[in-house]
Amino acid sequence: MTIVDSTEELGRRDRKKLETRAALERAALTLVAERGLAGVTVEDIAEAVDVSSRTFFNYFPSKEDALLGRSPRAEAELIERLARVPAEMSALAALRLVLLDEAERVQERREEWLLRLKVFEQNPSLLLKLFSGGAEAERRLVAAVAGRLPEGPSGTAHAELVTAVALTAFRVAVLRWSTVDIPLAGLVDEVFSQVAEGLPDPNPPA
Amino acid sequence: MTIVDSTEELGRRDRKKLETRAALERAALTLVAERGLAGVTVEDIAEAVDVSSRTFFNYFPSKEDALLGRSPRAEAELIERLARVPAEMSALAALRLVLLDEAERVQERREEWLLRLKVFEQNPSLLLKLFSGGAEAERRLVAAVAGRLPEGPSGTAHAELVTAVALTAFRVAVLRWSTVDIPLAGLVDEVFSQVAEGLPDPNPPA
DNA sequence: GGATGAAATTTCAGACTCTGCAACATTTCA
DNA sequence: TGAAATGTTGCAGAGTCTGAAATTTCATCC
Repeated sequence: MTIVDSTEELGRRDRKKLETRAALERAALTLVAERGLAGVTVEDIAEAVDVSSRTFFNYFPSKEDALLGRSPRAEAELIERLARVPAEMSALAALRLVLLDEAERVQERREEWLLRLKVFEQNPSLLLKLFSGGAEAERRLVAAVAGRLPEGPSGTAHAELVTAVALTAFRVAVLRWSTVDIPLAGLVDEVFSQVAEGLPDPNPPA
Repeated sequence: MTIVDSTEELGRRDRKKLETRAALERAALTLVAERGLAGVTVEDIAEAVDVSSRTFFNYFPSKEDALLGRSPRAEAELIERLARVPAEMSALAALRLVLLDEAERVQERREEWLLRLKVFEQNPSLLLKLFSGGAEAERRLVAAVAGRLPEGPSGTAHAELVTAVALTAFRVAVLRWSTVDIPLAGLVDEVFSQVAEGLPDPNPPA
């Protein structure tokens, strides 16, 4: 019906699963946007999709997780894309490219993401979970970045720092994007430029 | 009895409160270190301190919060210290100073923090909550940083980025510190140097 | 087409988290 | 010393999340 592109090879079974998952996410997001996090129970969400609340928990470990919009694949794809970046590039430059790419994907779902960010704004506890993407995901990304660097402890240490800073910069860009109608890619590019220059203070308009 | 220094002006009532709070934190930390987050109930923690579990919730909104080691004052102090940094310094340099200071405080409580970090390692969900310190705290810090910069949207934007990156760098340093026995201040200084230089890849040992 | 096995869903019971409220105990202070 | 504040407790109750068993749905092979 809509976007999805890799649905074709799946049987009815898996298609329904994806559909249910998506429906739960959508319901969770809209309901929470309307009534607030505390104003919506898992029961409500399940009800809206017409499944049992137990089923909800088969898809998401918690109410919050249904709101995060972190698909199981997203992370793996990020790492794949990183692997395709030429090895000559610095770690920071490589992450910049990959996250610019990511920015475009987010931009394509602008409405959905704005709704999500609005929900986050009202429930800051969620914000934390989102971008750090779970220590897990970040750790795997760090490993991938470390693979691009000379081996040894200093390489790992650098990978940890660069990755963490890059993700943070991305997060800052997304938050800014949610308040102004500028293409996300541009904002991401901008924050990365700042970081690459060592974050100097802006010059006072002379 | 122990450390605290500003306890003297308080009445018995408030002293007891602080004591209870500290005892709850201590109990939570040691119990969770022993049995894992899921293996400890609020009931257990309250029991260990000999108060009702209802009382536990009078002090902390959730089990997790008792583990974070974020005192109500810590944040305010951070901001105060920031205000005392000469205005000529760049935002990044100012944050560097303040966080170096913070590093020493953390170093003083090394044992406590190592225990805490061990708990975090085993329960990554906590990690997220900790350093970002809640969107709330970060927001206030951003405001304080913005106060150092020329007014206007670009100043705010810069403050958001610098603050987020600085906190992230600090976090990375703390995590590294938890795995090696090097003074935290040194590690913090190092990550800030990297950031100030734009995070270049380390040179391969020629 | 219908039987068979695998996987998803549901139902049910139960442990745990967290909140509001009213009674109770203690500290503070006039 | 007695009244006002403030902290603690027990209780009731809503909500989250998990495990296990029963049931339904789907893919497949004959």
